[in-house]
Order: sequence, then structure tokens, then C-alpha cells
Amino acid sequence: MLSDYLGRHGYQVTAVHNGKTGLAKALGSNYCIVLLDVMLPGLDGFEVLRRLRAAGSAMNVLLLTARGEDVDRIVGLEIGADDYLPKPFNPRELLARIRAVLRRSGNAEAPVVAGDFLTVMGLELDTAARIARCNGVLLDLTDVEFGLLQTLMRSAGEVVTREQLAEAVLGRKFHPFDRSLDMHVSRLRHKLDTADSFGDRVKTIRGVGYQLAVPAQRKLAGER
Amino acid sequence: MLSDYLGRHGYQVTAVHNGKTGLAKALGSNYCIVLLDVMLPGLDGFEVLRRLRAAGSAMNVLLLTARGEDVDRIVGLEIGADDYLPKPFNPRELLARIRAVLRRSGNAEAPVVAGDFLTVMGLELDTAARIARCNGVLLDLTDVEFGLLQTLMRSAGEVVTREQLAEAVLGRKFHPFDRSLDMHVSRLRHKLDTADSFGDRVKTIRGVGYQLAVPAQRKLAGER
DNA sequence: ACCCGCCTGTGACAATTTGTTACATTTCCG
DNA sequence: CGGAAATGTAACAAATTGTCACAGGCGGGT
Repeated sequence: MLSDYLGRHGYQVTAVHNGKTGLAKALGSNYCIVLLDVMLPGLDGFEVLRRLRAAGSAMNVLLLTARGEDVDRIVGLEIGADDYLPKPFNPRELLARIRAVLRRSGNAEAPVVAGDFLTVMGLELDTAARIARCNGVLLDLTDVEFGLLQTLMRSAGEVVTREQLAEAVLGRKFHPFDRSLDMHVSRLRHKLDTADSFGDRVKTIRGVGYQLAVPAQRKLAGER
Repeated sequence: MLSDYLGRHGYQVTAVHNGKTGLAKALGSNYCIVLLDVMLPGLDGFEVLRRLRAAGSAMNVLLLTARGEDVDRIVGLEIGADDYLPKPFNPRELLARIRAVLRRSGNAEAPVVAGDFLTVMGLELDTAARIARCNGVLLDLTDVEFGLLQTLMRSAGEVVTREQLAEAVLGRKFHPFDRSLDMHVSRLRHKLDTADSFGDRVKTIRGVGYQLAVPAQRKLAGER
């Protein structure tokens, strides 16, 4: 949920579900901030934080915990957390805290500019986070499939020619015997179907290209 | 969140997260309405609006702002916003405002979709969804048949020549010995018949072309 | 370096759509 | 009423697309 929310707000999130791999990730890459839950399987949050600092990392850390007691807070801050947020919290508060921490640390306007967030009747696509969902169901797409869906969504309800798709998605000119586009369309349809029987939303326009079907509706802001 | 909500209510949304790219989008594409937050990184909402109008765009703009003061409202409306909504607002109110603005601007409830939605007495055709119905019964048409029906419906009640059909539907000039058009008409008629005995709605104008009959004319002469 | 898994592209073949041919039917005209 | 021209359609051929299976490539991890 958080990845989702933060993703929409321009952050790129890597989520792991236990202390050990989280620590490894944090040490291995360069993140602007770590959101650290105290209650974790394996290493708990405090331990992760301790080891992170022991390893010499100055990375920002925001502690999240279900226990509301001040004890946690004090302990947390003493061993080097930058801030602390008791659960339950609402996402906007989290966002505010993250921004505050980043501002203090000088990373200021961290959201590295988000790409667009496209929505076409049940299909959602966040180009910045490269996340696609189908009525809430997360789609596990490859790069090409994502690009394909993105291109189709940008022209939802209109035909996109094979030539356009080849250039936009594959980055090369379309050759009449190149069947890879069909292949990708096929794979995309299959995934849309698996997620939410949306496979038939991708229509074939024989001899021309493909089109993402837009169910009868009003069109608010429409890309051409 | 808004993209999400509006998406569920049938709008197609493109979201950007700063004034500059937003302005670029708004100028580059044709949207029915722009939802503009006043507080933005980079260019603020007022500035975006000002530049949009300066560029000669008459696009609808709905201003959103966290500050509740009337000052904002007045300033906003003076530089050309169509309406104003103070945050926090609830999504349904936003929806209502959007509809109000669209109604006022004449975009009304009409599907302003890129493709059109054609209805000719029992026959419905939605080019954006690429769906055709016959008194509610879904028609399973091939691409050419769909195009054929679309062309005929666009000129419902009028004769469409073979030349016009060939170019619009097949994308090539009509050759006197090319019988494929007849073939497609035949197939289309058959499908219309199977779905709802509507086959005789497609009339042959001997020596000229075809015509989709509209019921009023239909009662006068009952030949096939 | 090596293995392993995932992504992408290719060839082959199946399924569908479109185009052609041939012939049946209808219309127009004398 | 006969015949030529135009249209309807069945049957078949060609073209296009769907998809399976597999090969090469690339990156991650050991």
C-alpha cells in the first residue's frame, strides 16, 4: 500500500519484507531514505538500524512502529533514527514526515519528478514508478509490455499503427515480417486476462495496428 | 488518488506533478478540462493558468487550492479559471464541479471521445470501444465489417457510393471488378440478420452503392 | 567464471480475416 | 420475354494475426 501511495507521489520505492534483506538493500544501494518498521521477522527494526549505523551509513531513517510508547521513540532516536512515526498513521502524514526529513538532510525536493499517471477505465499506469494495475490488481509486466500498454493508453480509444508502436515501444522501424509486436501484444493480453479478464480490451485492427478499447464514457482529459 | 477516483467515474486522466510539464501537456494536447492545483513545485497554479491563457488556450480550468481565502478565488477567476474549489474537498464535490463546468462550456454530458458514438435506431456503434450492438445484442464484426457499418452509419439515410466505401473501408481505390465490397456487405447483412433480423437495413442502390435505411423511409417501400 | 532465470525475438503452424472466382439471381431495358 | 449488366453468395485461396516452443542474450548471484 505504501509503495503504491508513495509511488504516486513521485517516489521510487523498493520494498522488502524482512530485516535481513532490507539491511542488505540499504547497504548495497543509495537510497534517500529508509522507512523502517520496528516489528519485523528476523532482525527487528532496532537491530537493523543499529547495524546500518555500525556499518557507517548516514542514510536517513524513518522509524515506523505499532507501539505507541515513548520508550520506542527515545530508543529509536538515540540509536540514530531521523524521525519516528507511530502506527496507525495516515499516508499524508507519512509523506509530510518524509519530506521533512529529506528537507532537513538537504535532499530537499526529492521527488525526482514524476512521470504521468494514466488512468483509463480500470487500468492505471504510473510511468514514474513503472507500475501498472488493473482494477487494483498489480500487473507484473516486462519493460516492453509496459511500454506497449503505455503507448496504447496514451491513445486510448484510437488506433495506433504498427509503425507507431514499433518505434515507440521497440525503438526501431517496423519491418513487415517482424512478428515480435504481435508476440508482445499476445503476452500483454494474457497478463491482462489473468489479472482481470481485460484481455479483450486490446483490439486488433487488421492491416493497421492495435487499439485500446475505452468503454462508453465521457472523456475528461484526453490525450490525442 | 484523484486520478484513481475520477478514473473509476469514467474519466480519462493524465496527471503530472509540476507546473511546467502540466503546462506543456495542456498546450500540447486537447483536454476537456484542467484540474489545477495552486500550490505546485516550480510554476505555481496561477502562473500556469496565466501562461495557458496567454498562449490563447480556452481550455476549461478548475482551480484547486488549500488556502481558503476569497483572495485566491477572486484572483483565480480573474485570470480566467472556470471555477474554484478550496481544499480539502470531497471527491464527489469535485465530480459535481467538473460536470458543472463541462455543462456550461457546452461539452455537456456528450461523450467527447475522440471516436464517436453513433446511434441509428437500434444500431449502436462505439468507435472508442470498438463495439457494435444491434438492439443491445453485441455484434461480432471483423474489422472491415466494423468499418463498413461505421461508414454507412455516418451517412445513415444517404447513399454512399462504392468509390467512397472502397476508400473509407478498404483504403484503396475502387476497381470496377472488385467484388470484395459486395462480399463484405453480404457478410455484414448476414450478421445483422442473425443478431436481429436487421439485414434489410442495408440497402443496395444499384449502379451507385449502398445505403443504411433509417426507419422513417423504411415504411414507404417494402422491397428488398 | 559459471549457472540460472527472465526477457526478447524468431520460426512454425493454427486460426481468423480478407480477397477472388464462379455461378446463381435480380434488375433494367428493349 | 430475352439478354446484358449488376449484385448476392458459396467456395476456395491468400494474407494477416495469434500463439507455442525454443534459442540467444543479458543480468544477478554464487
